[in-house]
Amino acid sequence: MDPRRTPGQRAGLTRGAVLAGARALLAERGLGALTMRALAERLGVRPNTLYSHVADKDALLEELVDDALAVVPDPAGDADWRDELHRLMSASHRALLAAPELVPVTLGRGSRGPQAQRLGRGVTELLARGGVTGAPAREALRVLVLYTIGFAAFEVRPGFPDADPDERRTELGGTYDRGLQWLLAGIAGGRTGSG
Amino acid sequence: MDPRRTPGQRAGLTRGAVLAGARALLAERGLGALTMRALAERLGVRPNTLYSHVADKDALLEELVDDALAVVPDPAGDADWRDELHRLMSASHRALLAAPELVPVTLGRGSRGPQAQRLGRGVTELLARGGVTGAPAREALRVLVLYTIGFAAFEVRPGFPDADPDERRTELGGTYDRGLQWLLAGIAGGRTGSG
DNA sequence: ACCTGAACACCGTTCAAGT
DNA sequence: ACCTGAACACCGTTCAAGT
Repeated sequence: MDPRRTPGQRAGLTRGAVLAGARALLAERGLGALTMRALAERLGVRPNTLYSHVADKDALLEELVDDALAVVPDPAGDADWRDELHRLMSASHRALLAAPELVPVTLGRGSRGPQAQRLGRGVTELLARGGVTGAPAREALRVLVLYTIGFAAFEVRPGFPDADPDERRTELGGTYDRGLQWLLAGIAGGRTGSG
Repeated sequence: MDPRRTPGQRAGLTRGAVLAGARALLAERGLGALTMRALAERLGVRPNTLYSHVADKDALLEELVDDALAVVPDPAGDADWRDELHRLMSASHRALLAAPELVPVTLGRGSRGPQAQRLGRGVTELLARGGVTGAPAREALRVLVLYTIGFAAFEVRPGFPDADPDERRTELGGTYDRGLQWLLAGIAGGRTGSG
């Protein structure tokens, strides 16, 4: 609220502290509560101070989204490409659910950050290992990624009136994997021209 | 800007006019420009006047999203269930792309409106015609819907760095259908227990 | 019932000034 | 380089008052 600081005095704020504060605010009070002003107050600083560490709110969100994918591993070199693809996408799915408030943001922008690019390279590498390259590979990558993000978005904010809420929670976990299997089967089958 | 109206005088505004104005504003200037105040100005009315016709901004967006699905047909009674399912989801996909600015909103809430429910019933009916009922049907519905919305979101705001922009536009149209075919094949195959 | 006037409690961001 | 003070140009929404 009141920084008790006169112009020229430092607060010792770092870019990392700003991001950490944003993550905490997001987890505790949700996306709607993540405002530059609220974040500043939490950090004991004036709102405009944040602009010394972050370009703007958009850049902050973009980085938060990308960071969420940091826990997704790189593909293992020895495993079956299809199993590994499943593992990678499933890990991405879980990573998104770990920061549910960010999922809508993810969709809104598409995440071109370094982590998203790393994930893209991993998927592309596995597809190539399975003989899927070029345009079909880009097709497959796109389908897998948007399926994963899209599904996470629906899990976060369930909207389609299809089941009673009791069943929903138990069903939901397996449903993602099921659809992912269908897609992987289609991708693998497409190699021999069955599309 | 200046309504030239004193308290008590009517502007002749209707709920329909408010929605139409919102749609126009959305199409012309984008989601960011769709504010209650801008909408009011466009309608020649004070901002708070809108609250005589709409509960709040959230309700307005919700209705806009749902209305966008009105062009999706009901399933035809005589066609093959899988073809018809493809037709229905493809029409939904196109309907969303016709109002690209609304797609992020769609994801954010999940659309429980009458049109979304009608679509849900149509899909469920077709699945039943193919012998898919109960929990697997709900699974399939969920996968199809989120795939469709998720894909639309990615088309609207391309983010994944995978191809040069020239190819992208030509590839994009077919990619949705391709993934949809994979999913439908998986759903149909799942009937006989190949999951 | 529909509309205005005025206000409340916010936003993100910029600019000048201090050290 | 990092921070404050002050301000700009906005938001969505509510409440009382007019006809």
